[in-house]
Amino acid sequence: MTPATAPIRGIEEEAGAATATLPDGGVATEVLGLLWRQRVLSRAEIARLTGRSRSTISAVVARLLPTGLIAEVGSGTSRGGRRPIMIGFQDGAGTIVGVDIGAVHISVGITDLRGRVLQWRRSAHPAQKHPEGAVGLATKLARECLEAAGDCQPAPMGVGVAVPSPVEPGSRHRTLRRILPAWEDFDVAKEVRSRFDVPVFVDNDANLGALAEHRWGKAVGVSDFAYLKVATGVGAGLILGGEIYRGATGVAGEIGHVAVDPRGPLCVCGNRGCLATLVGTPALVARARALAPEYPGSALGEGYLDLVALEDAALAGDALALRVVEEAAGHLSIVIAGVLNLLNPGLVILGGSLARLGALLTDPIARAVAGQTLVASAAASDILTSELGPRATALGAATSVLVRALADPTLFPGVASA
Amino acid sequence: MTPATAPIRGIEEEAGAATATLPDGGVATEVLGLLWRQRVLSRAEIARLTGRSRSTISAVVARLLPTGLIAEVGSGTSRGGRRPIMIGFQDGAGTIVGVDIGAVHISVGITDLRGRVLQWRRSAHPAQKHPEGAVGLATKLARECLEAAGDCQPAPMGVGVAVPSPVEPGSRHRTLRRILPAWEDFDVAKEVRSRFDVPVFVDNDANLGALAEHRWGKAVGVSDFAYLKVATGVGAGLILGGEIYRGATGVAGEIGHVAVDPRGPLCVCGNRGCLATLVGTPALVARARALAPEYPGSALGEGYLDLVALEDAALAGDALALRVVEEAAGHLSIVIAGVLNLLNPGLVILGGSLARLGALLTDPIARAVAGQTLVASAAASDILTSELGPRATALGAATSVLVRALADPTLFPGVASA
DNA sequence: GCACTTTGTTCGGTAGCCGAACAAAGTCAG
DNA sequence: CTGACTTTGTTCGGCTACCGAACAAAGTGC
Repeated sequence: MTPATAPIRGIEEEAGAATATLPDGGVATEVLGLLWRQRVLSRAEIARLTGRSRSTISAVVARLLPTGLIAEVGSGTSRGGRRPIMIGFQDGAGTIVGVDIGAVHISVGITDLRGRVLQWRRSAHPAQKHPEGAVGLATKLARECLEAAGDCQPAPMGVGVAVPSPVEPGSRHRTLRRILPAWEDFDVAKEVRSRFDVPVFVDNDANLGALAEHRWGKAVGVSDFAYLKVATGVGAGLILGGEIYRGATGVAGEIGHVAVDPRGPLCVCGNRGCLATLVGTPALVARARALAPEYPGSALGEGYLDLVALEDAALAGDALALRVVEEAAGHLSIVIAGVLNLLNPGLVILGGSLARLGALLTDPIARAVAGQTLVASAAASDILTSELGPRATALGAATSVLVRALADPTLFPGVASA
Repeated sequence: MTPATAPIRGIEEEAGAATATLPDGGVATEVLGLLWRQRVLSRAEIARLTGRSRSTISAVVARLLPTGLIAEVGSGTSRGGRRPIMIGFQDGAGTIVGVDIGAVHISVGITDLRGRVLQWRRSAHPAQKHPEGAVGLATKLARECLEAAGDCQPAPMGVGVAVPSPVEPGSRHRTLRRILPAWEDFDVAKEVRSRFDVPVFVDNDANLGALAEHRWGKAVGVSDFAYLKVATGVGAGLILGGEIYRGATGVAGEIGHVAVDPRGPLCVCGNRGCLATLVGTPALVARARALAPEYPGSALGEGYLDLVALEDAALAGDALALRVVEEAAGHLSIVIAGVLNLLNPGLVILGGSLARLGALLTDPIARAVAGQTLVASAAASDILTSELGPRATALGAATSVLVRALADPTLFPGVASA
């Protein structure tokens, strides 16, 4: 997203905590995941769906029940015999903190295990320059959220953090050069971990936006798709084969500096006509200002002009705003066409600010893309805008903790590690 | 590769054959894979490398020995105690047939389990128009190979087929529209299966070229890379996370119709300036012809001009040939820059005809790409030419069978399925 | 009211894997 | 050359996960 040139390293702060395995080999994880997806099932149904015997499932459920993650929730309807005892996943059995450290703001949310946002705080902050302050502010917002959520909620089981920069897997050192010098050698995960005594996971914001779409948005059930986030920077999160794809060094999806227009403006990265310099939020606002003289009738001509005003104007049919949006759609379509041709995703989702525009944005993109792609790859892909709104990234950060916890339930407090 | 608009479906012809599992759960597969990679190991070494106990490994090895895939091959050097009995993977325990159905030729090779090409036949054939003839010719060539290999070689355990078209996983129907109408509703896998009574796997040629590089070429040990094949068409094979990536509908990597030059020539796909129309073999030859008048001193001006002549001339320093190559490099660099920015692969390999040119091709590409990518993604990626030569695709086809057999050893004849 | 279903539990039995013990075969210091 | 120590490979008892059969509980439907 932000024009960093080297990835932050260290996706997961916590490793090797769970030496002992869960009660049952992988079956417990399988059952827990199945229950999470289906919400309520009887033991017999679980046995049928997993292909295991009822005796095995009974044993697994018996060992999972005391964790509080699942519970017996009454009896279901008979299928011609004894009524089943329904087992339900307990969405409220845990909470998660999701933090979104953006270029110009910080958002924090508390979610339950179903991705419901229980509390939410957002605050402006120039994170690019002040990393310590960013973590401090995030901590303050999180404490506010936790307090507001009250004692009826369980303590958070983990913290997910989204940062506007690549994150290199497998190492906890971070390196940011050139653009975000203040963040160099600043270990986000470690700092956050020192403030909350729970596992912390750090990842790129576009990756986490994609994850949020995958679990809660329009990409539910879609195992291969691309999420484009347009904000101060531009980045893509790729879900390939149901997993976040990071590339060889964690820089996959960093499309903000794809050269779209060789005669475009000079970018901080040194090249010309980068996507970020054409459709990033500052670029859109600047473009509207520059074109204003040509549109004397536009409401955007006078007064304070920011992205929200631009979006509002576009939605109201303002010609200047629509022109800016259409130009942006043209630039985006070049990159999206490349994504379709190369990756053949099942879906492309546009997130970030412009997502509010819906078809106003996607229609011109779809038209332009159709002329640049094979029928087969274009036909397989819808191009849609996100409906998760500004909370998408923080929600995705929380979701990254949930996903890991469901894959390794020993992360849950109360799940015996012996 | 070839300008198809819908994928062939049906990657694997054979499914569900092995209902019963191998002797030991997954350990046997793990041991077999490890032995294949390391070639020779003692039981104790296997135990250390897999983290299992020596007793378990002894049992697994005992059950694997009668298959002939592994054998005791003498004793190794002592590490201060009893000398270990070395177990070696038997490369000659099986053979595989690899078929490459190209747009203008058909190649067939027989390999052992180490990817050594034991026999090799190649024949010109306009496969685009005559699918039945193609399979018939491939069968004839394969029979020649098998006969030449002689009785000392075991019967083939499977056939891999490369086709110049997308292949859709999970379905055995195939659909090709517009460009290759003759291939529509022609089930390659079934046809081949009816001639050889062994499992048949069909896949896209670029995917299989990438697989060959991954196992035998410059991408050994690289889990994320892109392979670009330039031939009659242009296509990419992607290995992501160590696996062939096919996208949502099997069309991933079909970059032949990325619009590179909006003012370029009209393509059969309906768009302008597609990569295939600019750097495909026919395009290169045509471009050399068109430019010949500007280069009166060039040897390419007179006589028969084909790609081999063009390559030879470039290698000899001919100005016309170099001009054509540099133009092609420029076009390719646009697509490669996009791949680097989007996927952050650890490596990009150029295969197909132009690969012979080596640095003559990659140097200008690397220079052009450097100006279009983030430092971080470009720095992580080498751009190299393939050294596997014209046999790469057929070798990859055979390799696809090997990979599946190593993952599921019941595919090997002689491995008990009970 | 009775035959038949479905559910969930209990109870051997099996298979995979491990650790301990052991014999075989070696190294190395003196 | 000898004795102490290592390493290897096998054997054997035991643990754990899982399954299938049997069974009681709790239904449905004619």
